[in-house]
Amino acid sequence: MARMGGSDDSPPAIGQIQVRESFSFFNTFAKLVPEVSGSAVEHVQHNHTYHMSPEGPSGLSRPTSRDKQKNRRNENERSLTRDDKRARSMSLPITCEDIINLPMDEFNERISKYDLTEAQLSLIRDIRRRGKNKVAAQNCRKRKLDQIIHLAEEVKTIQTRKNDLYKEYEYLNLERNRIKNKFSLLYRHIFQSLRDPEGNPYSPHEYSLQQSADGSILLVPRSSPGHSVDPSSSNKPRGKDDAKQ
DNA sequence: CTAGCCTGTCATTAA
DNA sequence: ACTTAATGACAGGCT
Repeated sequence: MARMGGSDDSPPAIGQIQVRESFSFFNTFAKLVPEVSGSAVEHVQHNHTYHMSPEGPSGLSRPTSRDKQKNRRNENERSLTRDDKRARSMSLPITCEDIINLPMDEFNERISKYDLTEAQLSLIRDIRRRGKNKVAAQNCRKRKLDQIIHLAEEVKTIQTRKNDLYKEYEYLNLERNRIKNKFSLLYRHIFQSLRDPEGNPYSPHEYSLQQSADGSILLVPRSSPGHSVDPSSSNKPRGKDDAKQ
């Protein structure tokens, strides 16, 4: 949808109410904030409802060198928001701050005290809406930043955890190989020192060493010849008649 | 001059 | 039904 954003001030529903502030009033603004004239033009182009600054035919002291003077919103004028100006131009009897911050009941109470025109009521409603939304937007953005920061920390934490786990994995891997190697040496040592009744060594192709439940070591004949000699490969114990050392 | 950030505003939606 | 908070989307101003 072609929505007018930014400086667009046209309230949605209520009919377009073009309000023109007095020239002198505008002039005051123009002196304090030369740029106002610029936004005035812009407002006109965008068909603003509360357009407040008549782009004075005179071109309103459009700063020749806007560069330096363009420090709009500085000085005392800085504190005046566009709605403050609109409120002035429409001679609203209530300050923008009150319009925005008073609780509904008090707000209605205040409003009912005056005989306001439809245009004024419309502006008041919009000022309240904009004022509250402005704060909401600020909170929303702050919240969003906080969430981003929080997520970034979470990413960092998880990354650290990942690194730690990897280090642990590497350590455990080394440890496993070390123990595996140690076991292999021990296995060979034991196996080589075994002798059958005739005093001959056992063939590692035909026998393997296994540990029983009670911790004792058994010499077990391999099921099929040509089977792996790897000590780590599991072999089911076959006979009880084997040498036991 | 362009890019990116900031802020205000509007439209919507949900509470 | 009305008000308001939250949020996406835009646009203008600034750096």
